[in-house]
Amino acid sequence: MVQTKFAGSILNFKPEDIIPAVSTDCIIFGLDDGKLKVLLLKRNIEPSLGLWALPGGFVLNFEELEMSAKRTLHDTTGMTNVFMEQVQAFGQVDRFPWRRVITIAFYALIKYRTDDLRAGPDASDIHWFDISDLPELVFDHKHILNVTLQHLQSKVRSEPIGFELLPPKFTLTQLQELYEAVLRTTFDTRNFRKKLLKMNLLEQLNETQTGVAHRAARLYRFNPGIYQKLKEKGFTFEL
Amino acid sequence: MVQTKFAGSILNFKPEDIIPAVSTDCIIFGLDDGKLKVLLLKRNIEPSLGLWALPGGFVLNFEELEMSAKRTLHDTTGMTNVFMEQVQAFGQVDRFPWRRVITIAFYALIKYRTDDLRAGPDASDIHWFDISDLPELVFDHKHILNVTLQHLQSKVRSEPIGFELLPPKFTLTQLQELYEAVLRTTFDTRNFRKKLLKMNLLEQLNETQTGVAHRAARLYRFNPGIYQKLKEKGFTFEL
DNA sequence: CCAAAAGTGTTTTATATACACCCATGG
DNA sequence: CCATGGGTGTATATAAAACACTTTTGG
Repeated sequence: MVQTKFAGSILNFKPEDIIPAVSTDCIIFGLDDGKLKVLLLKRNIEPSLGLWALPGGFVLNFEELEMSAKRTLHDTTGMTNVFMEQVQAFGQVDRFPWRRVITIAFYALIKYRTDDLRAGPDASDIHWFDISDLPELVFDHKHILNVTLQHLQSKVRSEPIGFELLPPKFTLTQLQELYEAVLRTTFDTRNFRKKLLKMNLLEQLNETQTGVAHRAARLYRFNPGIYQKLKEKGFTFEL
Repeated sequence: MVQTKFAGSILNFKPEDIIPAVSTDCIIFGLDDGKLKVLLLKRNIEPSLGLWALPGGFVLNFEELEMSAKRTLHDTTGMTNVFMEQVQAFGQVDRFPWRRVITIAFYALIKYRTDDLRAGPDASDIHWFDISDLPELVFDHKHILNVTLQHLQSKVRSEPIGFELLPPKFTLTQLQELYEAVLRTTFDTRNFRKKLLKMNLLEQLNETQTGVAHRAARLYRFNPGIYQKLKEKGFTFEL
């Protein structure tokens, strides 16, 4: 694979660099105050200038798909070090107005943050939207988001990926709020804690929360190594 | 959408008809004698002439992705009326030797049959292979097959799609064998029957098997309408 | 009458659910 | 000392697992 540089606006690419008709789009989920959010850009380019859209862009020749998603995310939002997973391709003939473009959706669960966000040259604004209070989206991006949300919900129940949304050290309440936000439900606190602790995936730390005006909660850490070992022995995460 | 005619060999398409670099591949699963099989073609064209491959071909302009999968399946195998679902895209830069080709995998579960199979002009042979006894496959098709198999296994546990593999009227033993083959496990007969019947998805018919040299089994039918209704009420199929 | 698969219930064990109060801390 | 969220256990209900024999049919 040829290393792709982060190149900014799509206007900087020569036509021969771009695989015609194939793009990647990024669905970036974050959790803020118990609410599931998704990162959107206000388009600064035609078509549909001024409307909100998922971050994304064309795939370059010699660029792996996942790398393309990472690069376009960086080019449009400034975000780095986001590990994304493919959802599926979306290829409706008329999904893009000017010509046929097949897009491949990638999603990520990340810690909610606004500090390293800066809209790239193709966007005039960038914003985390509550998943249940979305603006109008361009093209088929609403559809892509819905499919991805379902994908996320099914994934989050069968694999311990939810931890990606939390800081390395987190409280059980944070964890519960995460699952409640993503799955749009509520859990009984005692039962939730029992279930998760019985899995033995969480390391209890000798540390507690600081800076809270009430009893400080104990911190836990997710241990991917333990998960790997358990998985090899036939364990499956199920929420 | 423009209706696409079934056109046979890819050599019949003009270059401007074909979306460069995007293809669909079909993973067709069938069940024969309690064994999960997959349909493969022996390539009659370069590259990799003579090797086994998944049915597939290039996506045409103005052709929906799913339609492309259906059409290429028909062109290469003669099969019609196969409903396929997307797995994901595969786009490794070097997956295809001559140029970059991104492929989108679709899979189907169908009744095992050999009668309407006839290799198209791009294949010299067509064959159902046992999933645990596969030949060498071209390109990344082995990888695509593995990913799809996992996809199938996870899908089949959470949605009643397994019934696609059976004739409309089937016995509970056939159903159990199906799940055992797909999930590569065994179930206790009494528990399996109890579980499935309790879901109320199966209509018991007043008919039995014929032509067997032992007690004839009762026939059942899957009722998708009932499933829809139950699903709306919050029921989820879980095996 | 025999071979071959169909069909059937109960007990035990494990998991899921429901539910309410005291604890620790910072302000 | 009080407001705020942290943390805990038990009883009940439901679901999963284990297990073996009788029935029906065609040949």
